[in-house]
Amino acid sequence: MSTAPSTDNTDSAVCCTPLSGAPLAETDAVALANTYASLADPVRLRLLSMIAAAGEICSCDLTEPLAKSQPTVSHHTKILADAGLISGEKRGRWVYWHVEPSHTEFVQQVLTASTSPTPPG
Amino acid sequence: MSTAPSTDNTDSAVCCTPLSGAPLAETDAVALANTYASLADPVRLRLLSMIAAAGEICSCDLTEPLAKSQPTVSHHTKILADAGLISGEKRGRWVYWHVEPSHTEFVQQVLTASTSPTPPG
DNA sequence: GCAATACATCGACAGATGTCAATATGATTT
DNA sequence: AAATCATATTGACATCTGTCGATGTATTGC
Repeated sequence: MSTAPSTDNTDSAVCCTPLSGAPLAETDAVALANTYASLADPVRLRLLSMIAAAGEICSCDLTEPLAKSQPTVSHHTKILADAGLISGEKRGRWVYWHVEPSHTEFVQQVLTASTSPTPPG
Repeated sequence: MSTAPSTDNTDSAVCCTPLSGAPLAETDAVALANTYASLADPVRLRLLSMIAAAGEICSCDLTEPLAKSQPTVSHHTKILADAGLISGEKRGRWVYWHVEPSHTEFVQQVLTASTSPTPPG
């Protein structure tokens, strides 16, 4: 701890209840971090946006616009799928990807999030 | 490319305009990825939640609950600050952190995002 | 069955990342 | 000024991550 003058403590009346009560448990933090880690790569974000924009898209149509090798694209789709954000459906020899329905709203928020109006510095 | 049967193409009438029109430009993707990278660590998420919950908190009150060394905490606060999510105010020898006002809503969404209703598998 | 195609997995490698001990910087107190 | 304290920075280290070539696994078409 220290002798730092605490802004307030939990003894007297609570005037301003903080926006989020609990400080995020260890386990939840790990799970959340994993989700955000899946979004922490430019290629995956573009990949995700292409899937979201197309509604459904084949892996074979991803490699060229992303300018990445087939194994690399496969690697990224797997990470997004493991995070539960997308899902792949195999038809014939092709795999078609779509945004996981339960996460469409989340994905939209992710892709449309404005990038830092307060630039570092 | 390939001979994969395309779901649809951009020639005739567009029936279902995709939710997000453009497939995220390279530059934007890099910027966004950087933001999400700052959230891709359990320690930083817990740190951020503590700041959000307290409204304002001193670095000295972060090391113990996070069970990390002082340099490590400093490292993480810097990353969040560089991402524009938090801001530090130095008072005396202490630094007090708060969520950047322009990002409070974003941070709330980040911290309250439900972790994957569709588990990997 | 055999060749061709689409995707996944493996192995390897460079670069990024999280962590801490040691040290530097800056502010307060005596 | 000297000692003390809070924080930032540096250097080192192990681990994780993105990438691709090579190879494996299904599926289609001949």
